[in-house]
Amino acid sequence: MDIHELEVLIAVAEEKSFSRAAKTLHRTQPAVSQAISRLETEIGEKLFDRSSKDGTLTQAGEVLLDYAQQMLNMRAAAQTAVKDLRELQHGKVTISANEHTVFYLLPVIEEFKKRHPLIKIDVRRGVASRIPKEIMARDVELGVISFKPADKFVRSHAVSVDELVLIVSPDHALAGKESVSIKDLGIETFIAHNAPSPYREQVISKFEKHSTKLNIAVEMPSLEAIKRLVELGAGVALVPKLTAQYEISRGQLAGLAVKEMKFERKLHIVYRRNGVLSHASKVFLKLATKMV
Amino acid sequence: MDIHELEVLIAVAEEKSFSRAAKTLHRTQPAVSQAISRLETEIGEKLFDRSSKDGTLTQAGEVLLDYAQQMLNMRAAAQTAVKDLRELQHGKVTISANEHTVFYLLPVIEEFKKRHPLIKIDVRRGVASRIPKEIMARDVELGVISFKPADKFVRSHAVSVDELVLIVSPDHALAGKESVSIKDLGIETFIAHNAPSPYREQVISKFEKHSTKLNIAVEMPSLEAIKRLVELGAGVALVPKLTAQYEISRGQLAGLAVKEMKFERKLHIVYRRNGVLSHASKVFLKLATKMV
DNA sequence: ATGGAAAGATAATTATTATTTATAATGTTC
DNA sequence: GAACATTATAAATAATAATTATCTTTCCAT
Repeated sequence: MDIHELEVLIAVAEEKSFSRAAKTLHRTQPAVSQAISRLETEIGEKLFDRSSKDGTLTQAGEVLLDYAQQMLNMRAAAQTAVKDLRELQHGKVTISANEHTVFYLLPVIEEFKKRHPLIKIDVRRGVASRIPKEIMARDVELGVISFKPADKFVRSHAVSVDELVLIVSPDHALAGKESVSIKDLGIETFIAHNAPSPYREQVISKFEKHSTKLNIAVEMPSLEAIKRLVELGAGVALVPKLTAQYEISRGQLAGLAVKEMKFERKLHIVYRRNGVLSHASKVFLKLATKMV
Repeated sequence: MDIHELEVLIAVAEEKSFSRAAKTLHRTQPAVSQAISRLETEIGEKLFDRSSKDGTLTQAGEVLLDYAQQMLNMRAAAQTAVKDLRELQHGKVTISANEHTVFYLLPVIEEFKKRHPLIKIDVRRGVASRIPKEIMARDVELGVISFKPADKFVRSHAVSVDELVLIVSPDHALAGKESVSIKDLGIETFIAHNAPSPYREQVISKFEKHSTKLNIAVEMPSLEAIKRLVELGAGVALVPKLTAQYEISRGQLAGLAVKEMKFERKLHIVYRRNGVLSHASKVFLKLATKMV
């Protein structure tokens, strides 16, 4: 029971004639006869009552015709479903990012959602060091990390620059200043993130270099909690600028550059080198690299 | 998008491997590769992520797989539907009969329904003279008439014998008798059916032959109404025995043979000589001829 | 009835399509 | 990076469906 045979069945039933059906199908009449008789031998029933020339279906023919039409409809539906996928009428983007890098994604997601509201975006929290592995294991399609991945099977694009910013409470003495020197920070109490981060070592060595005491009063695993503590005046913190931009713009926190701490880290959006990205992800990736 | 290609898609998705799928399909691995790539070029999307060996579907692959499974299910459903037809799990018998002959059908239908409760029986009222035409026009598959059809394309089987019976009210003087002579009927008032019937002429000529007055007081088009009038004592009537059997057996009417009126008419069940009878109708026909 | 036209069936041939065999390329794993 | 496994590709073969040609049947008209 081939789809094409079912098409012939439908054509004959519609045209009520083998030869007319042949014309509409751009086949010859024997081709139609043979297709029908193939169907008939397969299901073991006559489909048309040959005693009449008006293409009358048998009961079996009626039953099969019904299914044939449904199957053809389904095939058409399958084709439009795939087309919809291509045209981003549905689909999914899966991204892994960590607590820092996820902030970079926010404006990209916002813009993408505006353009393709029907695409689902699934951001999951990943540990930076493991994100390339997640990519390779196809757990996610895209990842955002703050280092260029070593894995040669992972391709990456630099998409944004991440720099450290000192955040202080708006009531703090430093609030309102543009920048500050490391030496001025000896008197401050710091709230630090205790996750393994490439920044951490660099910050510590910078303070040592400037013979300034780095007084870490609190260590926390949550960036969100750190920001709240700083807001309350419990201390100051050095955080990736992207993660505090929102609060700084709203005046909930004050942000200052630390003069001697100009190291920047590029954010990379990563994906499998040889993998097949979904249309949705491809478009997301393109948007991300364009929005740098 | 051929059904067989969709089967390959399903097999590969299930086995998560082209070569394993090839084994279960009893094909070689290149056959599977080619079938998939045929599908891919047709829909314009990759279906599997070849960068992995674990047969991961792309989003397009997932979407198409879903439809493929539905289509195969539908094909299986079509096959069982046709099988059901064959096994009388569903289907239809269409019969045309007139007011008289339909009574013959009752016990056949009763028995058929007992054996094949899922088959629909569609009895429609036809005018005897037109029933062969209905058969030829495929409006119905079977017909019951009280004459052998002239049309050589209509095949017929004698299935029952129809004889006239005189019905009288149970209170009537004749009630309780087995039979009566025509001469004794001159004093009776008759209620007659006014549809053109082969009996009518014969009855009239019989009465003439026996020099007995046939006093038709009422003519009606409804057998049912005639029976009710007779029941009420408004007169007597000559009706086909089959049509009054029920009332006679219940004692609502008394039935008598008229001695000189022994003409019988055979009932015939008819169908197209070269036509294709549905399974259901074939079985119905067989039962009808066996139950003679 | 009889002959002709039209529709469908059948047979043989041709064309198309799918499958196999053989081999190459690619990816995975240790 | 070598060995293994998996998939891709090419050419040949096999299988399948289409066409052409012909025949049979049915339907109409005379």
